[in-house]
Amino acid sequence: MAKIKPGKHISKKDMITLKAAALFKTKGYAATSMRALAESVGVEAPSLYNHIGGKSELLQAICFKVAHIFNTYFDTTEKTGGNSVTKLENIIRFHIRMMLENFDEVYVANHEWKQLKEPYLSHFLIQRRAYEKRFVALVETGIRTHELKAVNPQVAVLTILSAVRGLEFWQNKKKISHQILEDDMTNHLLKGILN
Amino acid sequence: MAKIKPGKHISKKDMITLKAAALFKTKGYAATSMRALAESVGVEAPSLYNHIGGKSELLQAICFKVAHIFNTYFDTTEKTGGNSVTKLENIIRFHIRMMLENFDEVYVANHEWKQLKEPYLSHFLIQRRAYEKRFVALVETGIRTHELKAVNPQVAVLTILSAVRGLEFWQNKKKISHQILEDDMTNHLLKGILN
DNA sequence: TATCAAAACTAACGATTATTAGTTTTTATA
DNA sequence: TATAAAAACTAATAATCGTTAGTTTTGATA
Repeated sequence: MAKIKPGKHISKKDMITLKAAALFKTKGYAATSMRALAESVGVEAPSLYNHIGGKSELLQAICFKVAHIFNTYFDTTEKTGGNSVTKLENIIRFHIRMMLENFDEVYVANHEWKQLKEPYLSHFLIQRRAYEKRFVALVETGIRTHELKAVNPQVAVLTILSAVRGLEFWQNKKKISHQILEDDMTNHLLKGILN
Repeated sequence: MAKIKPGKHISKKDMITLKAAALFKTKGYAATSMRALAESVGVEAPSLYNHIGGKSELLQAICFKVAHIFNTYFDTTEKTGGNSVTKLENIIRFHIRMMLENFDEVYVANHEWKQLKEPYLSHFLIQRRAYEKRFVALVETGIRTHELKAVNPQVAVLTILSAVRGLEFWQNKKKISHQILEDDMTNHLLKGILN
């Protein structure tokens, strides 16, 4: 049987991880067997172990990669000048685009993190709580400067994060463009708390 | 070992189903073993089969029970008089309360339905799509009567349903009351599309 | 107390799981 | 073309899975 063919700028390990993300999304982590993953890669199951450490390592790689991407974007946004609402809008739009463009991995990070083993599970939860805290702080600043209504900032952040996460259910039957989707949802979520 | 003790108004089957919902929520359906479920019930695994048909039957019961509850509430709301915004608000509030008060079962229905076997998987998806259509129709009516902005109704419904679904991530560290949570989120989601 | 069904138990089934060991094939380099 | 490493393979491991069979215990009724 043929070897795994790495693409131009993607290692075999990364290719396996991408295939794993697609399967984890569709079937769930626990319900995805290494044999099924191997088949989707085009190889026998034991051959995977020439490239990866194990099943759980795949989930870890996916979850922490996604977490890192969101944290990095938040970093750069906070460094820019501009008011809170602009920053908030940028981050909301980034979340929406990530959901639309990196569906598999973001979905897995959002849904299958529970299957992480310790100590990775704890690390992941700490990272996520820290991210939400930054988000809440941004809303609190917006409220203090009277850009935003005096809502409960935690509820607002929960509403926003949940709404964008729900893009996993988007089925584009009516061929609505990504741009309209992004604009409409961003406006809905921002206008709901704008002063 | 002791028998399963049914409570006053709950059969053993229902008790097992409730315990299953709690485990499916925490561990996921595929990662929950019948032995683990049996332990949480206080019984050996084979004893469960005196009361239930099998593991998959438990998931089916949970998913379709939740679907039925939401459909029933939508029915009664539609029968009431009143404008679209009032109906919409009622349904949003009902979703929020269901998430807060029937967490386990609603969570499982939202997340583990993928593990349903055919033909139940298809039935569930048909039901869910039908529910979303009713929701979209309600928003469309609100737009036609100029109660709501001329947003894309599908995007608005996705935003609303996703936001309430995200209450699964709610951790009440700061002891915010359910009422404030319900009010704030409802206002956030309604004001964002109100005319 | 005797009876009988309900519901628990133990033991075991075949299937599937992730993973390891050991071997062969492929591929790149010299 | 010879060599060595990379990566595939086959075979098999122990563990765990949902579930069934057969038996014993429990609990209510007579």
